[in-house]
Amino acid sequence: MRSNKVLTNKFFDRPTLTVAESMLGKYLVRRQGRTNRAYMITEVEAYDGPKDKASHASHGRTPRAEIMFGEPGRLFVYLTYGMHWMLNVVTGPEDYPAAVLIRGVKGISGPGRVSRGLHVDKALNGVKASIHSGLWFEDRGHPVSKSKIKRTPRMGVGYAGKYWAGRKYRFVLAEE
DNA sequence: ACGATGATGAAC
DNA sequence: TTCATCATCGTA
Repeated sequence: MRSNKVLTNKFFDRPTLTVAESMLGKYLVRRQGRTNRAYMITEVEAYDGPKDKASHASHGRTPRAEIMFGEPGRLFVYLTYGMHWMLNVVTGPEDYPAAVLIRGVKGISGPGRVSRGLHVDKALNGVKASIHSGLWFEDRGHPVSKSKIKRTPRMGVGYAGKYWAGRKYRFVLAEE
């Protein structure tokens, strides 16, 4: 019998690109009232290190980016364009700023829509992804074949310059 | 194609 | 304190 395994620090304390790719097919679980809803992750982006010009951490340890330098497995939630919350998970070792942006789950495309649909906002910034906090990640044993994964450049990061905007740090899982 | 909408970081 | 910018989305 298959168990739903909650992903912990160990899963997130690996290279960001590795974490990003392996998050496809995993589940984002959100407690909404008395019930838990699980959403299969279908699209993510990696933000990797202090040199990554597309990353908020490229400006150093600013108040907003500070969480990216912290413990892996914590949530990083920030507002963009004055209205959309972006949901990220911190990855890699402490003091190395990196995170994975959840861009889509099955049935919901776009990071802003994911946050709106799952009621994610500033209240979750900096909290550990765990059952206790009401938002966590699970491995439910869903098989993911490599052939269903596409890598592309990240969305909306043209400001980062040719090199960083061109990196294929976006991972998409083809839906059935 | 474009405006909404407000926090953020950097400049002054 | 002011200013440009923005890991997007809905409407047209």
